[in-house]
Amino acid sequence: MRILYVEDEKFLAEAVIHILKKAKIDVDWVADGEEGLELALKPNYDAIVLDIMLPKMSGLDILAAVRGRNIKTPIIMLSALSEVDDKIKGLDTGADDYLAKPFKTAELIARLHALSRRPPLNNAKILKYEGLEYDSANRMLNEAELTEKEAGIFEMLIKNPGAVVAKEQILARIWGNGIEYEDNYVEVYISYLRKKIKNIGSNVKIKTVRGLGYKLCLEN
Amino acid sequence: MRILYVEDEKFLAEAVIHILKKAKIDVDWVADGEEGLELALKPNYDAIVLDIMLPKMSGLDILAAVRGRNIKTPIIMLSALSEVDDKIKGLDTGADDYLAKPFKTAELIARLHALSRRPPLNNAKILKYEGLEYDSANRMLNEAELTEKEAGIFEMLIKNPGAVVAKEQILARIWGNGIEYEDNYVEVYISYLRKKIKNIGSNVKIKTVRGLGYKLCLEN
DNA sequence: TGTAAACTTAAAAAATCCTAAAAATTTAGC
DNA sequence: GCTAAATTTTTAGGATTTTTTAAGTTTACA
Repeated sequence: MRILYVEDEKFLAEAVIHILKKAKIDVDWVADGEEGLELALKPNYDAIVLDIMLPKMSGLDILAAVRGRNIKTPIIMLSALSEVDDKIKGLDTGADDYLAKPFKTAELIARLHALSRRPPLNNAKILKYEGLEYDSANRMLNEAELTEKEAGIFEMLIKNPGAVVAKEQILARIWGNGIEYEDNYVEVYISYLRKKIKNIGSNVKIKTVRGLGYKLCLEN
Repeated sequence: MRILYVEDEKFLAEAVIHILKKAKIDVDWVADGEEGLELALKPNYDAIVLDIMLPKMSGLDILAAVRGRNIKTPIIMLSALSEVDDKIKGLDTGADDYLAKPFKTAELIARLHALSRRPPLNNAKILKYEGLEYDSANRMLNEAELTEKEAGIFEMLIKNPGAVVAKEQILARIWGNGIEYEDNYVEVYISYLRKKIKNIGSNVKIKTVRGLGYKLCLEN
């Protein structure tokens, strides 16, 4: 699970991130509202945690902007205990949950898990495309086992069958924002995936769209 | 036996937990409804004891949510003597038993035992998988005797034959929430189980899915 | 045809897992 | 209660798998 965390209190943020990491939750952290909005608009996260008081742009504004664009990523709002009105405002504007500061990290983790489990409720779903069957719970693609990274990338592809998934998006989603990453990471894993798909004997191909990304399609 | 106890009266909760512990019943205690629901949805308990009056979310709501998801863990409702209507509502919604406050802890223990002996959780059942026969009542796997921890883990595996059981789930279920535990506990016991399965001469294997967990499958 | 982008691969590094064995704790029998 | 046995927890080093790095090769397209 990967989340975006917009929080300007550095000390708090670092502590929270440390604990979330232990709970196997990857966190991209930014400290101001504008940057937060920019990242929030990308479809790279399983959930977004927004502090309300932020420099440049408030958490409520981000929330409104995100929901305004019809993006449905689950959002949890954070705010100081007293800001009760904000809570109501936030839930009105489409926040999925609300946590008063100071909060227990365990509670945040619990709610993140709750949110991420909500829509599918069971990740035992099997995604299919032209004879390929991907079981995400077992990370099995037909008879082939996928590693964590392979699985993450393949899931992005098969969830948008036939559509191009941008290389940038894969990088952001699987490796996260902020640090310096190489396009080559993705290329390496696409190469691994192609090998495995070939071994299965499928006639599905991962097609490269130069300068953009990749998509699943049939051989021809 | 491990139960979940959702109760907001701290003093009462501590007293009850103390006595249940003596009766060899492990208790995970949470004080509010939302957290209670979160834990109740996990398949980690032999029974759930729900107070009705709770912060954030009532015991009845939890009950409804749990039953709504077709989870059949036995549930005992607790409530003040006067709330007779609640009793009816609770049993309607699928509670297995009802206890009026104040109750005698001995009575709670008796009812927990009664519930845990019931057909659905009747542990006289023998679970089978590809030549392996696991008798949970006697903790016997074919001719091998399993220790308590070994048995707990093996039961999780054989109840989901062929599907991955997350290491985290195993930790939560066998070692409980909250306490500090190590991934290595699970690894050690998986190692013990593998040895015993091998000694039986079975062709069943415990396969590890790196970064996720373990599953039963056939050798190949 | 020249060049940038993409591909492939090997091997180094890191993460994860396994196992034996010692230490601590619990249980059972006397 | 005391001792012995069984079980669980710790520890630690080694094995395996996955990820990252890096470099040489191929491909697509102006």
